[in-house]
Amino acid sequence: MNIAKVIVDVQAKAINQTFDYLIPDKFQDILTEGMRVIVPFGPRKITGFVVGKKTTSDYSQLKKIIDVLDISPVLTGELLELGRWVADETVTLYITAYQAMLPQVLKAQYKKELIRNTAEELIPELEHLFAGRDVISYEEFVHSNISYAKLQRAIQESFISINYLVKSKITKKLVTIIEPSQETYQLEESLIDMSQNAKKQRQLLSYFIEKPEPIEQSKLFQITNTNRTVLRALLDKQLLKENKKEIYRNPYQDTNFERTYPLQLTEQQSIALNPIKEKISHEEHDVFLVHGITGSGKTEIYLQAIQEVISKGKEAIVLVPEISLTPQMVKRFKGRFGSDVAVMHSALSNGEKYDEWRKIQAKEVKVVVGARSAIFAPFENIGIIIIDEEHETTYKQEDQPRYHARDVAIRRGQYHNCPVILGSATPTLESYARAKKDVYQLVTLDKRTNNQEMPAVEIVDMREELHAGNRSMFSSTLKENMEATIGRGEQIVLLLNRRGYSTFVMCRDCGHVKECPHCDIALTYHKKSNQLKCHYCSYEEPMPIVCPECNSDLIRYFGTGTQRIEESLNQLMPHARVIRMDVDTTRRKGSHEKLLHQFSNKEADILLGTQMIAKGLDFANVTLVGVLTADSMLHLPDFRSSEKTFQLLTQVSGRAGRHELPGKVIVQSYTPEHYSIQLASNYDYNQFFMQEMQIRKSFRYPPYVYLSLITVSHPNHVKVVQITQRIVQLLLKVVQEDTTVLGPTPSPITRVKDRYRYQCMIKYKKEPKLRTYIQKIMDQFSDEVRKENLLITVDMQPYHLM
DNA sequence: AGCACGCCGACT
DNA sequence: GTCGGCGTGCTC
Repeated sequence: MNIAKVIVDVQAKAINQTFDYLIPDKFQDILTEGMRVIVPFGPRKITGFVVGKKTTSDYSQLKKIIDVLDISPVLTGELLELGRWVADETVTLYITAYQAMLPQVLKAQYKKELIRNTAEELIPELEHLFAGRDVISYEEFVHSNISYAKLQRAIQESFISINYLVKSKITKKLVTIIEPSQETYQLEESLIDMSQNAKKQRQLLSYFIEKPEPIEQSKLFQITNTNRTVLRALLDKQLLKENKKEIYRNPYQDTNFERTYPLQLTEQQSIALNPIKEKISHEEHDVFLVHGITGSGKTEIYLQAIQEVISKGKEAIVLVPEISLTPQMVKRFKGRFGSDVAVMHSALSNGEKYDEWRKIQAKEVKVVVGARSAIFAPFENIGIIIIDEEHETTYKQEDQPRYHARDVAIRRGQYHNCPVILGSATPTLESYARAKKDVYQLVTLDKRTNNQEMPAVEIVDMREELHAGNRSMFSSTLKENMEATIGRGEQIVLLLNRRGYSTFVMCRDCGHVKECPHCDIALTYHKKSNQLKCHYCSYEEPMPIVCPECNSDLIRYFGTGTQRIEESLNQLMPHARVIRMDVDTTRRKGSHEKLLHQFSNKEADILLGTQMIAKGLDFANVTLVGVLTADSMLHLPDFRSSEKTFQLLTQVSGRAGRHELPGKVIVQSYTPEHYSIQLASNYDYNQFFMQEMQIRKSFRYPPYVYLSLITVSHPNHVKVVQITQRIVQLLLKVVQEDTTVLGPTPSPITRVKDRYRYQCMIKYKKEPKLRTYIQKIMDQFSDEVRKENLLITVDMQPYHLM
């Protein structure tokens, strides 16, 4: 077994295969599958994953592995197989899938440097560039304006050579540890000899005479009230010594998690938990859909199921939509399982993510709570996988590999013979339909643990408000209720569903709307910088003073950003204290938690925000929830828009009256008769499910059919249409009779970054070989992809039809 | 993808 | 000659 099969770090179709390398004797014993290696590849050095070993190769001239990067494999056997499956399933390259499964910092960076090999005189330009040095970075050469031909000549004459480097992004956090380097009696002797003037030094030394143990430098300074200069002196005298010790970064350092204990379950909760426990004890795979209204105690079921798994010595993966959004969730898990929990979310720095991942790899934790990519946690003995808020779209990765965490979870569940739990108050139609067909086990929780009723929902018809002359964003009903709530000293959550809306700029005289010159989309106004920005290509220009079309000075910005709502709220209710939560105010690390903390401390009356406030928040004092524009995403070109509206309204309603105080929800809408708004206000999921399924059936949309989307993009409009047309034609030749192939259709945003985008949509019931067909078609266009900057992307299960 | 090599036309 | 600009083919 002295030959390794390696998947190499090159993102190209032609390289999407294993390459064989000789394993040098010195690595023979240590190199195992799943480790990263450095290998020569053409003239360069790159990294790769060892995916297998063998004794013979068809290839005659094998090169040797240069170096091994890991002490233990970063990918287990299961994960190697899983990555292959993900890549095949999503039509992506193997290397892309493997890299998506690991923390960012494990991806290498590549650099080049120029090495001078001779003392002989080089040509003057190069002599000047090296300026006496033997090694310079390649970058320096690029910036020097020296022609490549001159460098090439010097290389050919071997005066200069290029060194290809592989750089690791890994940084490990180190702390300095101080300890005595002599016996205590020797320290005492030194203390006697020490000058009486050296007060601080004596103090420091005395500390170690009393406590001759290693201590962190920062703590030492705190305790002894000394500093680095004082310490330096003792280090120089070799009385003390310092060491660097590697530690894990701890994102929750300042937080103390109060220990929590299992709660007494309600009857419904027990009925839900029992079959899950049974699967755990029999080590059987199954998928449970826990359909539980907000406040029905789903989390406690998760916690107790995990407890069961841990007591069997197994591990648990818990996925949550975006964990930084729910610090309360982290609190519950850390409170119950303490240091057995690793937390993985997007707000962590790359270094912090790496450290959490290493805790999992080293089996120092039993539970991982994290966002989508935590589904790839390198556990080897998984006992349960839980996906909370199963309906959330963040579980679908929107760049390659375009996988859905739910699919990966079920795959891993099958491998580990363990249950997978999908939990939601508003399951996706896909999951609920499967549960109804007994593919999943349906568990329903329709009572809240505190037996409180769900808050009453009142729908306000904004068209009538408009007729009555109220042109503001706040109906009179909402305003009255807000006044009353604040009067009672209770709090309000206001949701502005901004998607579909933004602050665009329009001329009131001629109706001209400022659009991005590179994309088919209106520019967005940013008040802070007084700039217009494109959200797709980050193009920017100053806000015009007059309309560029008609020179009118009546050019204004429109739309309803949270900033504008906040302003009008301040006018409308000057006494109310408002906290605004959106991308702008939560960009900084920790600001999210800070704002929520302020709100729960009752430092504000109103929490105003976008979607991000709809999830998981639990404030005892919130009794009123207002939805400013319930229908803003109802009219998007997306077959899931009704489902998303229903989900959002249900989620946000659950924020009110979670504790003793009764809650109320006011939903403002311009289309109040729409079934998703009506049924959400009655909390009637089943009726919504039936009605929406009818619509999906008649329009042939999921879950009645599967959907796949091929998007073609190129700077030339005609070419895009032509290529898409050809793809449609090629597909039609091979697919089943009851499969529909639609296109070429322009993408909802047809031009982005000066590229036109057209798509081909495939609707099918059964196409076992569809991935192969698509792969073959892509191969046919590979020449044009390479040479003409053509882009073809495939999404096997698209969520957004962009 | 990223690199080398080779051909070609343009320019001192 | 010398230089820079593509097109082509290869990577264990």
